Amino acid sequence: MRKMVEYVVLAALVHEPRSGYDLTKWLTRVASHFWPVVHSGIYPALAVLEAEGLVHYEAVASEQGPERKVYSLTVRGREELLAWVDSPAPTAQVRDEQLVRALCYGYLPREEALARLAQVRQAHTERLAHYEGLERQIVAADEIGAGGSGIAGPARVGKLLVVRCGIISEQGYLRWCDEAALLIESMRMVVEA
Amino acid sequence: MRKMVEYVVLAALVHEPRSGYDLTKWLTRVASHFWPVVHSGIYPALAVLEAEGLVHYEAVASEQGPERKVYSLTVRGREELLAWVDSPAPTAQVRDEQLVRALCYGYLPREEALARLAQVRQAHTERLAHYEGLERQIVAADEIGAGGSGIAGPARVGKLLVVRCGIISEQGYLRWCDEAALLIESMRMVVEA
DNA sequence: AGTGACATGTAACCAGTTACATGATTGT
DNA sequence: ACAATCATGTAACTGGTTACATGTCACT
Repeated sequence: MRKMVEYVVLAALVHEPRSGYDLTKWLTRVASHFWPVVHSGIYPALAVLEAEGLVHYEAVASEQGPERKVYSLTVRGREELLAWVDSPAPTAQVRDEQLVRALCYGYLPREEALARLAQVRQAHTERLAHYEGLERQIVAADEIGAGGSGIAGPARVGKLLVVRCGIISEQGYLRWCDEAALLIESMRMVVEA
Repeated sequence: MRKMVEYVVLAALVHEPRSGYDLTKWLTRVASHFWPVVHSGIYPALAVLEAEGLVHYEAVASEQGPERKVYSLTVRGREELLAWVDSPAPTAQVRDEQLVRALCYGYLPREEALARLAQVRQAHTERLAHYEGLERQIVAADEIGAGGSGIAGPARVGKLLVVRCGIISEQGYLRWCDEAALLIESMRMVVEA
């Protein structure tokens, strides 16, 4: 049974060939909101996939720093990836410490809860801006590459889908923050100092 | 450094005393969308918290099955929980295999991608219904307990906050599914059989 | 006698993270 | 000299999951 990080690597490589370093950076930028990766997980995954003939690499001299191993999918790699893509996915798993805390906001002094919420809102505003920036990049790249046809090419579809999901969920989180602030303001005080 | 599951248990117990069995069931119903738990993680957590004096239990005979250990927070447990609640939380982590797949939807035949998406949409519709059911329960409980004042008591605030977050995020996911279907329909065909 | 809900636990495993390790090149 | 970016890896850890383990009571 293949590890998820291996599929993530395959999914990144179907878009374009990349080195482990590039893969890490790209995935951190565009995929961290649905699958976090760190470089120390990427390199072993690439080694496994290479040993099994799903990817292969070309050593390319770097302008700066050590030699780069630029990986791309083999035919078998692409086949195995797409077979997996067209299979049912288990329910997404979320670990949101903030919501565990939110479960107890009723037991916190009102201003403390509101202050925490304001911080959370700020963080999500920044993340939303990040995804909106990515979206603009994708749209801009389309206008150059496809003459602004508006018709989606295979690589563009995937990138757009995940960035749109990021945007929608951040917008939702912001809506929640506003709603939560209203609810907390209406809260009976538990402790009056 | 305390494990997250321990805080989750404390957060559940601040609302009302429960046994490990009840804790597992309640957390599965109301918290699985932001922190998944299984019973085999709950019992060791309770043992640690009990050994450190943050919770204590009363053995209560069950109507059916073995004796129940009904846990509640100690004063120290409540203090430590609330101090943690009022501390900054790291960014939420999401692991959504579906979105890894979505990243490759452009490389799938159009109907396959649409069919997968329809399944995903169905699953999220069901989850939305689940949270809406929970929300109704909370509102109904309030009308009995607080005379429908609309003013939020401490226990109600937390429950409402997290259920609202679940509802908003499921609504967002549904919106994404619809948007994604439109995008895929506009997609250039990669493979024509 | 068998299934299913109630009820509590332990042990083995593993995927992903953190920390460690190395080294080139460019800019200050 | 020192910091930063580029670039690739290994080793240890660990939190959470899966599987194992046991036993009662009620219903069919």
